[in-house]
Amino acid sequence: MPEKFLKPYDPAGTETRIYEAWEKSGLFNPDECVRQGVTAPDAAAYSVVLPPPNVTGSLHVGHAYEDSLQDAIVRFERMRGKRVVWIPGTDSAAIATQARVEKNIQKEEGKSRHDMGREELVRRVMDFARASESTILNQIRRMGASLDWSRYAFTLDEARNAAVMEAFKRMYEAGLIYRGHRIVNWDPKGQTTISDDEIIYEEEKATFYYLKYGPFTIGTARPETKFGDKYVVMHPDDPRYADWKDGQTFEAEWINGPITGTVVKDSSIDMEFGTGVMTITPWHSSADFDIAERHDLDKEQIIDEYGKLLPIAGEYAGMKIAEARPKIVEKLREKALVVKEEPYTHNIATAERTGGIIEPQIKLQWFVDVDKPFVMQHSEIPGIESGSTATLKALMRAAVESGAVHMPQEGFKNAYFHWIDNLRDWCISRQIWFGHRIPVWYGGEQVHIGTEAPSDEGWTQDPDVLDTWFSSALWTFSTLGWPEETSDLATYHPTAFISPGYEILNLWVSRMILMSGFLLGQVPFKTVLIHGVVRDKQGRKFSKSLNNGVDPIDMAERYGADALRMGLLAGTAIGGDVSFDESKVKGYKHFANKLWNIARFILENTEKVRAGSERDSQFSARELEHLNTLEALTNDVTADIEAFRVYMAAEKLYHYAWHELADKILEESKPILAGADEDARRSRAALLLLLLRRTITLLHPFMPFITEEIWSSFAPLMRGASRSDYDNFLMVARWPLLR
RNA sequence: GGGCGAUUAGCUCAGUUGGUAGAGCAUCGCAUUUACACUGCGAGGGUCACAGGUUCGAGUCCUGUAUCGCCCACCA
Repeated sequence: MPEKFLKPYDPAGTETRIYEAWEKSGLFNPDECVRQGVTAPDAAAYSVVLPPPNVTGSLHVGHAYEDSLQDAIVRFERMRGKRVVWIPGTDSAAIATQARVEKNIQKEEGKSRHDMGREELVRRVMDFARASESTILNQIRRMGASLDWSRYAFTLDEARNAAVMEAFKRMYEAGLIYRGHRIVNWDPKGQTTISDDEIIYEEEKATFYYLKYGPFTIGTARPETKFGDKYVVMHPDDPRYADWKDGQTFEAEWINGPITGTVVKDSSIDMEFGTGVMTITPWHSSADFDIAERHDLDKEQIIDEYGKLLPIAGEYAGMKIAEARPKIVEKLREKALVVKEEPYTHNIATAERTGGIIEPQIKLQWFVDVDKPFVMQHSEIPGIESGSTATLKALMRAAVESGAVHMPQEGFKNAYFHWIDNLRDWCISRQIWFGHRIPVWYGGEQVHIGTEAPSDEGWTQDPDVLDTWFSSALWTFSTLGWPEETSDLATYHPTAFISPGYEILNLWVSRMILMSGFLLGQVPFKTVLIHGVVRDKQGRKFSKSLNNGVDPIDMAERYGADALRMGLLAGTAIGGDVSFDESKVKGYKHFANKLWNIARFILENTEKVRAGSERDSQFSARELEHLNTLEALTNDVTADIEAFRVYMAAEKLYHYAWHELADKILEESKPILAGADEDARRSRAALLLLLLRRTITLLHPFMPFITEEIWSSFAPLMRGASRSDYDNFLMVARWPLLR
């Protein structure tokens, strides 16, 4: 009996030691598994990529949950003899990371990015990213994640950059990437464009003004944008304005003097809202922009990139919006142009990363065209033939509709289709400095695509970088060596499943399907297993501002990573939100200790009694019953994990180990083991060794550390009871085959 | 405005195809010097949000209502 078994189980000390041993063995790497004869050379491949966490600090228990879930499935498949690779990585998260560092620098040194310059800022952001990366990787290791570190990738490393450049080039050459003037979400605070998905709407109480505009009364919440308004729009079917014809002009006294207005009839106008008439500001509103495009109207900029009014505002030029608005309203009142004012609550768009209030602007940006037809050279996606014409939207739809990408959760599937149906062109340029620089060079009127400038003089590179999701979208294959035709790519793509939170279904999952479909003609993964958000006991998200964060390392140190994993996984249906409950983790710490003592009891008693071998033991009827129960459990647990019901498998195992094996079988065994009947003693000892071995084998995907520790401590005894593979880690032992 | 999900024990949550309600923590009682007090045995506690319907039988399926949450769109 090893001496450590005489004391309670010590998770903190055990876990780090075991992880080091695993890592040193090289067995997280499937190539090494084959080389060491652990995995058959022709075993089926099973690959998973870790959703790369942002290098913006450290991980929280939400990541711990995601990692535990994937690790349980990955370990299960590895034990089933598959050639398993789980690829780790981190995401540069362009805007998020740069914003974080800029904020720190501003606070500590009082400098802006412009004081510092591009090169210096990028260096500082990269330093921060490297520090975060190191913290994060330690956290992931501490959770026991069996990732193949030899394949580690960072979205901004050399190989991934090569993949991004190649992807950009191929899409550009297919005509799917274009540069154009479009209305974009401009963040005056971050001085960059952001995508629709990076906007957060916040409720604002404002005033809604009814203004006299020539013969009409218009409604607006933003009088400060109205200087250039010379079009008045109404619904073509609105009887109140039936006398007015499209294109008809009229004179009106306006903020800074008389102007000529033009009537525009457009059916996008809501007759019920306000007076049913509005003026439009195409430069600063996407809805207005669309109307202007439809009727080929003039567009004029009113507000600059810093949120200040331009000379068109006359006496208000140079003022910030907030400052100008009351003054303008005052003037309108003086000119008796304000008909009515009423309180009004609406949502204003703010930038997720910087909190800046979005001011739509027309800008020259790069876009991915999601509706343009192109020829699919090669396609393995059902519903899209090789050589046929498709669009990116059609590709995204077909991948899921055909079931090639399986989304078992119907609700998320509907959300995905809904998103595709409403999708507009994807703006991929960002006016920041940290990230993949757009590989486009301008020489006068000429454009060159490539990472290097052409050899002759006079070329300048586009200053923008790509949306961070552009590089993340390549993740399932950029990590496998694409665009090189590596054996990894041939062996491991498409991957088996992806496990993201639902908040990035659109941002990430759909764009992976887009990129993989276009560039490889494949789906990126066969199953999407969407999980919920981990919340605190009050149901709140974990956030820095609430200061309710829980550090997974802290939990692991206090209760053990095994306990934390079980606390997060067991009894938590996948897809729903997870409420983090520390007392649950504590409960599973007790369970770990229980397992420890089950092992101790069995080993202690089988040391004294020479156990019969499994083969020649004459098990009693009662013992055969126990074996059957265990067999049924094995079937159940296997089926559960195969169907991704990880939470159920975990609960069943917990219940079996504690309330069946310990409470019933061990108690029942005590008199037998102390009895006079030697045959009975021997067969019982053999039974208990078998039950213990099977139980810790089944539990290994969930509680890898303690099961490995029991396994290795008692390898000689275990081996005495049965055949084969105790020389190696439990991690690579065989999952019991079904009968 | 559109969509999705939730509502089960004091708290946090499970309950796979419809077959007499479960776990962790908390509460109460009893037991216990050797596997384990990070214990054992046992108890209390739920008209499964509400109202209808289908069925021999509904926490589970259908319809409606209420409350909460999330996602999408965004109306000047």
